[in-house]
Amino acid sequence: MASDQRGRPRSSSREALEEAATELFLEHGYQHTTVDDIAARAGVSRATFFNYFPTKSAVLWVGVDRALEALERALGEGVSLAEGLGLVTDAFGRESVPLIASQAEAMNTGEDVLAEAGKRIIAVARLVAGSDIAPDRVWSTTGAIVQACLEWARAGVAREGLQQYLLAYKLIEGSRAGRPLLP
Amino acid sequence: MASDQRGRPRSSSREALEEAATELFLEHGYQHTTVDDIAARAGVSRATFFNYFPTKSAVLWVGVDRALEALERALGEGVSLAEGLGLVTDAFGRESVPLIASQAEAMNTGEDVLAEAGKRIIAVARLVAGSDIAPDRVWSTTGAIVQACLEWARAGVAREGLQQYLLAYKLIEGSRAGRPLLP
DNA sequence: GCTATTATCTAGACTGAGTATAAAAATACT
DNA sequence: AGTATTTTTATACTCAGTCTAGATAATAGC
Repeated sequence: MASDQRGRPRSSSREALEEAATELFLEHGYQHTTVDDIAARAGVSRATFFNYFPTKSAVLWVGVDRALEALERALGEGVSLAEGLGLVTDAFGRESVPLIASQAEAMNTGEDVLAEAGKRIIAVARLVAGSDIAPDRVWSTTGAIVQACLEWARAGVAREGLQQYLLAYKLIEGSRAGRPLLP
Repeated sequence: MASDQRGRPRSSSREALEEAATELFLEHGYQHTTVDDIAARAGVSRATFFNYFPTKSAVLWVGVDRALEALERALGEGVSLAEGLGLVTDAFGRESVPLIASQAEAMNTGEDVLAEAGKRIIAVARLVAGSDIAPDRVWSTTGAIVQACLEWARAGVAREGLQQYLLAYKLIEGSRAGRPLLP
């Protein structure tokens, strides 16, 4: 049962890079870690870093971005926002928490990371706008989602799932019926 | 009444830079305009650009950033958010409209500009958080503000003041009393 | 006029992120 | 062995933003 992959095999670079970046961010802060540093510690070349991550900051947001893509797919299949949020956030169990949500402060989060957060907020708003939410509620709904995620990140990451926080803002329903939000 | 300014006088660089940047953004798009291009057309050196604007994108957001600073000052003096918004948006008359609000699409707005928008949204959220708004309403209020501004930018810039749109979302009051929002 | 002071402008070098490309390296298939 | 395929790497490049030292233009005081 030899691998059916053609060409040169990947050399476990992704995990190595993720680990190296996390370590360095925690050691020296996000700002003072260069892509060169990360690649060097991971034992690969700088170019390889950009094979796996589009930007330096992407390492921090892998979990979030995956969730956003999953939500986009779900909404593309006609699922309601409430259902979509429920489905996607199931993936955030007690241990699989995005790096940015658990260790943001420990990494000397600066203005750059703030801008990245803003990008994701706008991405959420776009998804909400393409969902079953009424146009004039797009941004207040987006705001509610952000608020729930922030409260989860600040206090509940280790204690409760994201669902509890979404529920508190009526963004999902206990029984997962697909009705409009914030009634 | 000679000027009481010491040292070399500024040489009208700010307006020249703003004009040059606007022209170039409209001609070639934001992405394909470099700071060198802007400085060259304005007839000053690249270094001078950064004397007047902290970043390339700041030119697009001068109006918005000024408003945010004004709002921050107002809130710092204990004014309610509703009052603060009312005061600040008085400055946005029919003609003085931020560049970003009037000509964003014409400038081939890309991902970078999106990130800058996100920064401002977060800045708004911070101001809201420091105001008289209850903690659990910070982000839905922020969302409402963003929504109002977007609708204004999309449709109303030439027709009505921003106040009309803020009023529609109950973010300010017709009579400017300082009571909590979104009751 | 001459000098000192103050502030702006400029030249230039530098860091670091992100892009692009072509060559090297490692594997599978024939 | 040879070829196709894919990852990795070396390298050079663009551009934003920072920094520093020096040139330039005005005023104030003598």
